[in-house]
Amino acid sequence: MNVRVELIRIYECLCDLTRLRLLHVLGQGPLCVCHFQAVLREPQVKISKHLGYLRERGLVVCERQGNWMVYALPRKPARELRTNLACLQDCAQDNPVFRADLARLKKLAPQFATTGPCGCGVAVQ
Amino acid sequence: MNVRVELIRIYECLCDLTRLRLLHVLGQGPLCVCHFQAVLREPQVKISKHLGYLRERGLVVCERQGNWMVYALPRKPARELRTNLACLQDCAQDNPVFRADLARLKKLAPQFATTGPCGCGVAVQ
DNA sequence: GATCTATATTCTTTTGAAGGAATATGAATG
DNA sequence: CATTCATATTCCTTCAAAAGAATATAGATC
Repeated sequence: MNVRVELIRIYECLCDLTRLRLLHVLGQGPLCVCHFQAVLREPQVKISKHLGYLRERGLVVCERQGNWMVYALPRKPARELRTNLACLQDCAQDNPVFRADLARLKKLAPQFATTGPCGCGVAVQ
Repeated sequence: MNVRVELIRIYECLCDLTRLRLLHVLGQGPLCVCHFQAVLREPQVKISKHLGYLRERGLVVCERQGNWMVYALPRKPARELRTNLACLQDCAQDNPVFRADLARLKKLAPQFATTGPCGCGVAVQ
């Protein structure tokens, strides 16, 4: 039974709180690394490494925009991923950690419409 | 952000193939360890340890019946667990590994109605 | 009570992941 | 082209999980 089950890769990504928070916030729209730093209040290395981890495994995609790397959920995620992301959004609703992240994101949001705090100008939602 | 998020515990359980298979099979009904051995075709230690892991974290419950330990999903799982178990059942449908497990379970099933292959007499579904 | 059966636990080795400090890269700007 | 800004990578240490071999336990049976 050494078949590599695709699902496992997804769950491995989901079993770390930082990555869970990253994916949850990404449900609101694409974001660059410095925004993640502000929203999660975690050091740059940590954010960057976990985003790299998610990218290697296909849970997020990214695109360079000048100085900024903008991360997003895949446009057409496989069914397994889509289902689990929906499940995550559902489960995160009542949780204070995830709610706090969203609250900080919303605070940043007004500035996003024009130019983000780091200048990357990503329009959120 | 050192708050222990309950969700993480669930995902930690889900990120191992053996445990995923155990939980998936349990979706069909309670089962004892020797049945799991037959269905997953994995050694006793492995099965037993992973069931213990799941039990410690509340993803399964168990009850002794004579010589046999019968494992089951919790009667009233928390919403997060219920959602994720449903998600797992959904995702497992197309997967050959999970389907093979179910096939072996079905083969064993006729005998279950009376007395299981190990004699524990657990009625499956 | 010795034995058998089903299951759990201990011990050991190997592997991988997480975190932080420091450094590197790559694009933009003066 | 030197510098700055945003991000990535490397190096290191720590910790936990997985697997298997061997052994222990707990209930049933003779």
